[in-house]
Amino acid sequence: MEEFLQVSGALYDETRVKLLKFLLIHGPSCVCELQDSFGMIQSRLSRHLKILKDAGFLKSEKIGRWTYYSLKEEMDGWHQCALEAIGQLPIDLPCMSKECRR
Amino acid sequence: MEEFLQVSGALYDETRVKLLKFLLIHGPSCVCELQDSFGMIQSRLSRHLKILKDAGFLKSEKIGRWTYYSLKEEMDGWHQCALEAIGQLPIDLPCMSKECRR
DNA sequence: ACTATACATCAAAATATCTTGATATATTGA
DNA sequence: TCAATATATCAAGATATTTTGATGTATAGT
Repeated sequence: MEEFLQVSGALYDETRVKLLKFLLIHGPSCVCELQDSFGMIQSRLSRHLKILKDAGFLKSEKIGRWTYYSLKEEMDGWHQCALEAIGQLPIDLPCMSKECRR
Repeated sequence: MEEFLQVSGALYDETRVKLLKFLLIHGPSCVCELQDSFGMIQSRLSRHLKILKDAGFLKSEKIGRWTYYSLKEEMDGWHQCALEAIGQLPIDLPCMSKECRR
């Protein structure tokens, strides 16, 4: 039950749904890319990414200074179903903003 | 998007998840049955049922003094998927409490 | 070693949601 | 018609969540 509620809670926020859709379309992205694309302050973004990760939707990989977030590849039916529903939502997403300079 | 969030929000509450599972198992029930079974005060229960109905999970039918709530029969994939996940949750439900006297 | 960048986390204020108790409406039976 | 039951809804207080700004840590380049 606890996990079910954690997943539902993660999905109950427009920002997080948009983040999932963005990652669904654009693939792995680092935090600063998302920050620029969504025009969101860093602490806010970081918090939402954590919630999505803790709920089992995302994984993260740290490469140098950057942390890349992406959709987990193995997910149970409930998670997959949610992503499918999100994939079909007609949302205006920000476009991918800039390359991370290195 | 708005509808997606409404559904997610409806699922983000332990009481409501339990109500859905109860109705999944026991079928149509009137508010006072649910009230007794869950030991919940009426206004609280009524509010949660409304949220589940507005989110597209339940329908209600008024028969005399009683209002019977039950799962809607036609639901889209996302709703169905949610119900399936809820069906598999290992929750302790209250048992059906009493017959409504008429 | 120093500075700038990328990111995480915390505390406080802003906002939303839930619970409770009170009140209102409709129906049924006396 | 009157009283009791079933249910809905509203307002206020109690809780939870989100946003923001500040601070901390790690990495990379100079």
